[in-house]
Amino acid sequence: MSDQGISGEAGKPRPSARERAYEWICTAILSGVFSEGQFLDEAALAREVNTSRTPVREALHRLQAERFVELVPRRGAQVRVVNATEMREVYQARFVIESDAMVRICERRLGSPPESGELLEAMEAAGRDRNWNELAQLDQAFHSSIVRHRGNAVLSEMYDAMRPRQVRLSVRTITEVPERLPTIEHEHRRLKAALDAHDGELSVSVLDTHLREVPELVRAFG
Amino acid sequence: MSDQGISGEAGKPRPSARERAYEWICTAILSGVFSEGQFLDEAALAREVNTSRTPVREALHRLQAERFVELVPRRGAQVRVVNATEMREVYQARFVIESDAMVRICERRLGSPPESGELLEAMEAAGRDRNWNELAQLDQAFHSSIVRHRGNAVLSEMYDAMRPRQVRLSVRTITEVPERLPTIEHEHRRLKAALDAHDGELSVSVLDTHLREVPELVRAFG
DNA sequence: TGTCGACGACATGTATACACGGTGCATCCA
DNA sequence: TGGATGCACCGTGTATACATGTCGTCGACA
Repeated sequence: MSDQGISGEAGKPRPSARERAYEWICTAILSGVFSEGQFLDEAALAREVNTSRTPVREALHRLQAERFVELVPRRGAQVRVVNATEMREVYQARFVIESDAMVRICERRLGSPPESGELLEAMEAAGRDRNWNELAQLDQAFHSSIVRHRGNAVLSEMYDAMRPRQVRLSVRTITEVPERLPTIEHEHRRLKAALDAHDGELSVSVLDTHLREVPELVRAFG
Repeated sequence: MSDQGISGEAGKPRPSARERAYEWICTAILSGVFSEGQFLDEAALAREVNTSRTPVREALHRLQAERFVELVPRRGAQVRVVNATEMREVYQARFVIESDAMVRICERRLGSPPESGELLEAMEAAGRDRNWNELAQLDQAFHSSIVRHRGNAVLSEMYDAMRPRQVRLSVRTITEVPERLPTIEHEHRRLKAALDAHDGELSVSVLDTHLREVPELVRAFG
């Protein structure tokens, strides 16, 4: 998840214990193994990943930075509960960053990101298979690719930092309201088309519609 | 720095070792005790803060999340070098978030943040005392208060995450070009005035001027 | 004289032991 | 019977020992 932060790519000689712990916990939270608000037991996690508490603790700190968990002093790591207010704020923040990206992309006539086409196809495939988890990840990847296409690493990083919160909600939303899927796919195609047409205003207005829906659903379902 | 992340306020029973380590390293980096690119010795830091390596390591991980340092595998924590490209990106990102905040504030006719007045006064005092470090912190606090006034915690958090990078550059800039100080103060007052006048367009245009200067200086001084 | 390779010092990554504080339950008192 | 209090268990916070990989140095060889 994210890009491990630093050390770039290069051949991965061997995943460190910390890395394994991070991946394991990350996946577990996203796939709902732990319920929201639950406290995680460091020792139990260490056994699960087959390592000691130290790497687990370090992984938990990283997960805190990415807002997966909350570290309560003397109590431990609590799976973060994302309430409706925060989700609205996340969607506002997404709109701020993503609309700016689209405007700049259109100003510079860059067109849609090169990978956007295959991402859309992959999403449609995932939708047909009703693989909601995969779908949510791809949705995030699609939007993230747009922000990255703008060419500002700082903004991209910020945008991607919201990923955990978004993916968790996306899965819930699409699971509860799968009939919205065609609409979502249509909007994605419109977004891509607007970028290819270098039409900043249009793309922002489509994005506005697109991002407005989810918070409304959140409100509807609590 | 930042807000310790989680546990909110409440009486602080005693700063943990990790917290002390974090504060110490943070201050050291901002005040230039360590040079950019330098590797930090965990054991030495532990001796300095009078604790063991474990809390120091955890502090370093947090500092990595906040982009103070870069954790190179098997090499340790390296004080991050912020290059010109990244600084330009930071200022673009600031503009994106801060201009949105100003527009929303004006739309809702909220006026300038209540604390902005005294922050400006404090900045002028710090400027008279030629206390550049303090000045840079206050400058950051002023802009941060505007973003916070918009009322979106996610955006505020993102904005504040850029703090280390900004403060380091601000100190350098104002130290090298102190004659720009009156201009900066004047622009701050204009920003506050524009917000109080609920004039979104004006505030954004002033902000644009204000944020455009620093990257130019960066380019000039390398 | 320059380059390659082995060795040693040292710093990080990991494991584990101990200290401290919190939580929950049982017990006691009103 | 309800609530306060003390104690025991348990989990995190910290310290420290050990394992492992990296860098620099020194010497041998071409």
